[in-house]
Amino acid sequence: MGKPTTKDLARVAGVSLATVDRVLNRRGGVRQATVDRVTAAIKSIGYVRDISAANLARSTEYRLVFLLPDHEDEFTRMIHLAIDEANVSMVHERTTVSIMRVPANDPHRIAQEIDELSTDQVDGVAIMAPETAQVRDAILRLDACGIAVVAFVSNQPNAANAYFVGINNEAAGRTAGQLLACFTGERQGAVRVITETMQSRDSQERRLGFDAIMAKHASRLRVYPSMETYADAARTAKIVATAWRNTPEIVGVYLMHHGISETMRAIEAQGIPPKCVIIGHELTRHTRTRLVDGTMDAVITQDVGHLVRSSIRVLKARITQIGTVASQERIRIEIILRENLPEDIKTNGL
Amino acid sequence: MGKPTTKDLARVAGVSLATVDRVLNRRGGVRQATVDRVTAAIKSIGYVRDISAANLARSTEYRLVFLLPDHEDEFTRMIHLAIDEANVSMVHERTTVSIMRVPANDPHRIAQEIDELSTDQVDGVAIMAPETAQVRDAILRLDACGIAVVAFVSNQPNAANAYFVGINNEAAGRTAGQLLACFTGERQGAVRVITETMQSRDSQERRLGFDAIMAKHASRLRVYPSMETYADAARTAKIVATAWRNTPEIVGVYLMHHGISETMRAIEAQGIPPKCVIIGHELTRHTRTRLVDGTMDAVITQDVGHLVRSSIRVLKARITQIGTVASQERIRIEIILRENLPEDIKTNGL
DNA sequence: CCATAAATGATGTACGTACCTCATTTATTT
DNA sequence: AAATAAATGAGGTACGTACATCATTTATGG
Repeated sequence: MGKPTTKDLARVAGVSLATVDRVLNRRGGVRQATVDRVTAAIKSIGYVRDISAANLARSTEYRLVFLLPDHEDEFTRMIHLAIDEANVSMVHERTTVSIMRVPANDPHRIAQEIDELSTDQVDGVAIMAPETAQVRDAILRLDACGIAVVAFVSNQPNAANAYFVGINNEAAGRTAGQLLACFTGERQGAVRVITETMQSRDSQERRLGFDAIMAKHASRLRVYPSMETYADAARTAKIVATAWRNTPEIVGVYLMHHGISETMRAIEAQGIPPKCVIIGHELTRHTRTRLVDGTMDAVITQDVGHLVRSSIRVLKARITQIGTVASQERIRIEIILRENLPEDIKTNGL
Repeated sequence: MGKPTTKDLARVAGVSLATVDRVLNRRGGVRQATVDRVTAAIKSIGYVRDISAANLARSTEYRLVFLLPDHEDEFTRMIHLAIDEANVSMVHERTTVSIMRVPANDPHRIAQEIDELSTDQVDGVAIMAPETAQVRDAILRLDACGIAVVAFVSNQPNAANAYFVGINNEAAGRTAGQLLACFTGERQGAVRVITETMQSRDSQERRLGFDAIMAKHASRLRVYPSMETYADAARTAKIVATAWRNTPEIVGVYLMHHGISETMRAIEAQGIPPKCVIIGHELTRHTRTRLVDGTMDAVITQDVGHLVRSSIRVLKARITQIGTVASQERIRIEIILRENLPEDIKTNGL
């Protein structure tokens, strides 16, 4: 015989189906003693609610929203694609995912958009935004509405209700450091670090990890402060030009931000120093090309599909108040070199 | 309104529910013209069968079996654990997974075990076994019984009915090569390659990829032929001792097999040459320890949980004759260095 | 055009759960 | 002990699909 059902539960607990239902769905109006008998029976026969059947009966709809920056870089585009793909494969699971784009560097607008989410439109939100006071407060407010939240890609450590789906960015920075230390061999010289903005949590954490390793394993290298592009092409060109002019013997470059094609163009315009090791983040068609042609030496990345699917699973789990498989939800830091580039190009839009 | 149901389908196609059912479940006795009308309607309204509801109605049980070698190494143990974990989280999905252990190096016994699987006990099998004629034929025979098969971890390229779940081992070998080439810097010397047996497909492929890269990027290194341990401690100690005695300046070691703790012990007994770079496969508690203490420099691994879950998804998809999300099923080659070691230890038994 | 076969419709039950209503039993208060 | 409140039971409908039975319509061959 198969898994125990509510019927078995009722029989074993010596109560009616109605009471089992009252207990299971916390409808109240049941004596504590009876509740205990039912919960005891649940344990004794190992009853687990059949979620598919429950969803069917309830005709539940999980309405999830991803809040993404309105950047047009490859990484964000890949996330967009991954969400669309997930949407297709989720048809069976009564889940619809929609996407909202918000100005990346306007915390006020982001907070405003978050505030407009209401329970009768949405059950869960994945938020990818820099950590600012306004955003944090808006996220905290969601808890009151009963809307589930995850912090997506970039952590929100001060919003306790937001589970973080993404890589450990400090470890990612350490990894970049270790690779740079190895790949530069015994050489001496300068290391340049570039990012979009140090406002964002991930850049801060990556820098932290990177510095720790450089100090420990590559004291022979002079590591410069972070340069910020503000995602502006003209500014990028200018700061790179200045830096390249004033820095003798650059042997390594660490690009901490995603959407690095503009930055790489600026660097290439200045000329890549011989034997200079370049390490960046996120496998996109740009970084892929540069790995293949040897311009870049390593890319540290996270699987976008995994990120999206994991966020969805976590959100649904929080909505139904059910546990998740921790090991399945851990996002791994992936190191991509020329030789382990995944072949499979089309399905994730690279 | 929600997703279209069979009722909508019947209405749009202008037939009864019974006929829709006949078409959907291929019960026959329906004119081609009618079938066409229904399939046209399916396309037009975008009908997709609600699998949960279908499973509920059918009270389907997916009975899956993993055929694992009876080795007692860490990697196999982790697979075992991952399967147990999957079993728990699959309760809701009418899936029971069981495990069969077979002598790793007895193709006859393996084939025999496969032959004894019959349709009324099992619906799908994941097979982790070296590729031999007997095993291949046994796998091909499963097709006749209508039992779904995936080749697990080690490919069975000549059994066309076995979908492969695992990493691209040639690429893994290339990755090992690239890492070894980088990590040894400009040094010259010997590279030793050790495995359990070159009979197994993964070892062959890894060696192929490794050699390609060594020839291309590290011609300064002398790469020796593969040594085989046959998973025998005494033999391992002997061949390592001989090799170490006769090989001057070992600067790199590539361990292609999993379950390397015995091999590492043998190497440590001989003494690890100074600055020798050691690269191996599969992140276990043994390789983890050696990454942390610096004995090993890199581990190339695959996520066991992902392997198991992917196999289960693929098997179920093949049983129900439904498609899979290709990008989700691709197993990535992961590079683990000291600095990107996943912290989360307990959940996967490391 | 009739007999027969083939195709289709109509209808009911089942799966495991949710949710509703109404009747009945049990406990608590006065 | 009666009046009231609280707890429980009994039973139905629904979700979307599978599967079975029997009645009815349509096509096919003689």
